[in-house]
This record gives sequence, C-alpha cells and structure tokens, in this order.
Amino acid sequence: MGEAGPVRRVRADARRNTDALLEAAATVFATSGVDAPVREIATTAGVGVGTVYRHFPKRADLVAAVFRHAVDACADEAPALAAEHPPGEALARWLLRYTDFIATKRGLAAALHSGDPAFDALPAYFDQRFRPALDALLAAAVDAGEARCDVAANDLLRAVANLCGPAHDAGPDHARRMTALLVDGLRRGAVSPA
Amino acid sequence: MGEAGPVRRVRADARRNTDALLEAAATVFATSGVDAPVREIATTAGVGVGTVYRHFPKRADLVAAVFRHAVDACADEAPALAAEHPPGEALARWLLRYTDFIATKRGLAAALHSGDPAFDALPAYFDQRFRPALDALLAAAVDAGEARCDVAANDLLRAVANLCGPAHDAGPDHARRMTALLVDGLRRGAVSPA
DNA sequence: ACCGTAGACGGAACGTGGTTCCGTTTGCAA
DNA sequence: TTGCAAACGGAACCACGTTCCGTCTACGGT
Repeated sequence: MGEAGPVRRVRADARRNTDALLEAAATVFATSGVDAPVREIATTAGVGVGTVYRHFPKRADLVAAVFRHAVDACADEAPALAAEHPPGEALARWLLRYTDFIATKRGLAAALHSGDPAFDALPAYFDQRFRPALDALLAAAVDAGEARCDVAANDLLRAVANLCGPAHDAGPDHARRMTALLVDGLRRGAVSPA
Repeated sequence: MGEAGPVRRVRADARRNTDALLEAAATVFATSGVDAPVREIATTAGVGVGTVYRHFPKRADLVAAVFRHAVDACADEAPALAAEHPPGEALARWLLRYTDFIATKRGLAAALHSGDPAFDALPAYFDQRFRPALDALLAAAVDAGEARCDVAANDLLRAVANLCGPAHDAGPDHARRMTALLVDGLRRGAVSPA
C-alpha cells in the first residue's frame, strides 16, 4: 500500500507556488470572502491563473485545500499545547483556539454545503483530525482530575461549533466568551485522579 | 393608505408575459434547478431577456416571485380542501400537499439563505400565508374531535419541513410516508367534541 | 377607424468570473 | 553544459447576469 517506485521529485518552484497560493488564498478569503475571484488570488500570490489551475484543477479544490490546511494548523496545536501546559489549561486553550477556527471559517463552512463534490471528503477530514486531537486533551485532563469525564469529544466539538453559529450578537469575542463558559463547566465537574 | 388615483392600467401583453415567465421559471427551476440561466427561462417563456429584467429587475426577484407563487398555490388549497372534505380528512390531505411543497422547493429553500436581500421578506411571507391556513384546518379538526388539541400550527409546519430535510433516504415518497405517520399521530389523540 | 405615445419588447453588447490553451521559461539530472 | 519534462503566465474562450437602446404596439383620445 506504500508509494510505488522512486517518486518523481516535485520541482522546487512548484512547491513554492503551491505554498504561496495556499497562503494567498487564505488571506484573500479572509479579506474578500470565499467568493473572491481566482484572478485576485493568483495576483496576490504573484502567479498567473494558469498556475493556479495547474495546482488546483477547480476553484473548489483550492477552497478545499485552504480548509484542510486550516484544520491541520488547528489540530496540530493540540499536542503542542499539551506539551506546554497542564492538562486542564491545555484543554481550555485549545478549545478557544478551535473557537477561533470555527468563527473564522464560517464562510468556508457555508461553502461546504454547496453540493460541490470537491467538498465531499471535508467533513470526514474534519472529524478525523479534530476528534483524536480533542480526545487526547480530554483524556489527559480527565486523568489529571481537571475535567469531568461525562462529555464526549464529538459532542464538545459540535457544541462549540453551534455556540458560534448565529453571528447576530454583540462584540466579536462573543463566541470566545461563550466557549469559555462551556469550558468552565467542563472543568468543574472533575473528579480527583485515582 | 389606499391606492392613489386611477392606477394606470397594465398592458395586456405585459401581464401575459409576467404570467408566462412565472410559469416558465417554475418549470425550468423544477427541471434544471434554481441555478438555471435566465436565458433559458426567457426562451421557455417565449420572451427576450430584456423582458425578463423589465418584470424582475434581478434574477433573485424572479426566484422570489416563483416562491411566493408556490406558497400562494399551496396555501389557497387549504380552504378548498376544507370545503370538500370532513375536517380531519382535509387536514391530512393538506399536510400531504404541504409536504410536496417542501420537497419540491428544497432548492429554493437553500437559495433563501444565500443572503440576497431579495429573499429577506420570504420567511415572513411563508409564515403569514401558511400559519393561518393550517390554523383554520387544525381548529376545525379539533372542534370536530378529529385531531388532538395540543399541537400548534407553527410546530407542525416546522416539524413536517424538518421531516423532509435529509434527502439521503429511500424512495422518493419517503417524505410523504413520514408525514402520513405524523398525521396519524395527530388524529389519534383527539377528544370528542363538546 | 385612425393616431400618437407611453410603455413594452427583443436581443446585441458589456462586465465579471471560471476554465482552457499553448508558446515560453526553467529546475534539475546526466 | 545541455536536454527536456514539467511548470509558468496570461491571453482567449465560454457561460452568466445585467444593461442599453432601437423598434414595435396596446390603447386612450379624437
């Protein structure tokens, strides 16, 4: 099931452009929304449209790639936080980080439900990356007696996501405050470690 | 607050075209989805695009008009059914009719949440037409002891709509069967009339 | 019945955005 | 240094929504 034969090395400029495109797209999507024209992204990346389509055959593929990239960045912070903070603290910090992810990517999330086949695999990817990440944090916190044990990672992910749902509220940090509240409750019901 | 002065009569051909467009749009939307190009609708209606835009300044206005038209058609059947059937029967029949409406207009419903200002008034219109219509049927059925009295029209509308939500199920009449189930429950808990 | 005109009509033309094509350039291994 | 597979750029193409404007016509007035 591994790679077959000597993988033809990707050219350095090709990799550089892929990265530039991913970064440019993230910026542009944040600035002008997910509907920003491909040309704008190409320009921002200092690249021709042809190059965009070489790396991402369809516009939706680029959107999907940006999404995965963001998911990765967020998920990868879980172990990092776990290494630098006590379990309960790490859990709280990561959930706040996750809150930002959800809040930031609302536009992308909407696009996911557009029916485009390029997005079909994203929900699964979302789960596959976030669930284990949160599971680890949660287990550690529970073990350390710093979080209650009757909440599943999945429920937590969904709950926080929903908490950030309706954006017709006060200040921009409303979501963070709500999540903080939730986390508070999460850390209270803890039982002492065995 | 009434009309001011002699309203300049609308030309006969103008009205004919509006009707033709509404009908054509409904057909095309059902056939090719809500994203069908305006030109296709114009052609189907036997009209030039200029005429489409004379009657509906924005594409979204046409979509909204078709939606309202469909709402009207469905709501107007309520009194008609009430006149031809016993209350419980009328109620059941109309809810099935409403189920078809929901199932058929899923595409339109999705468009409603696109943020286009042309759709802002539609949810209110939906309520304003359907709630009273169902209220009447429901009240009559309850009075006749043919339906339980502890269900609100609003809840029923929402429930049926949700029932038709996920379309990843079996046969195309899945929604109708689900609604039938619901209606069954509705008619059971009835109490004899006073 | 006939006119004059407000208003309607059709469809070419325009602007924007996605996608394709292809001649040119370039990283890299021999 | 050289050869070429692969990558690049961006003009060109196509599909849409929307606008413009010259032409046509319903209909109230004579």
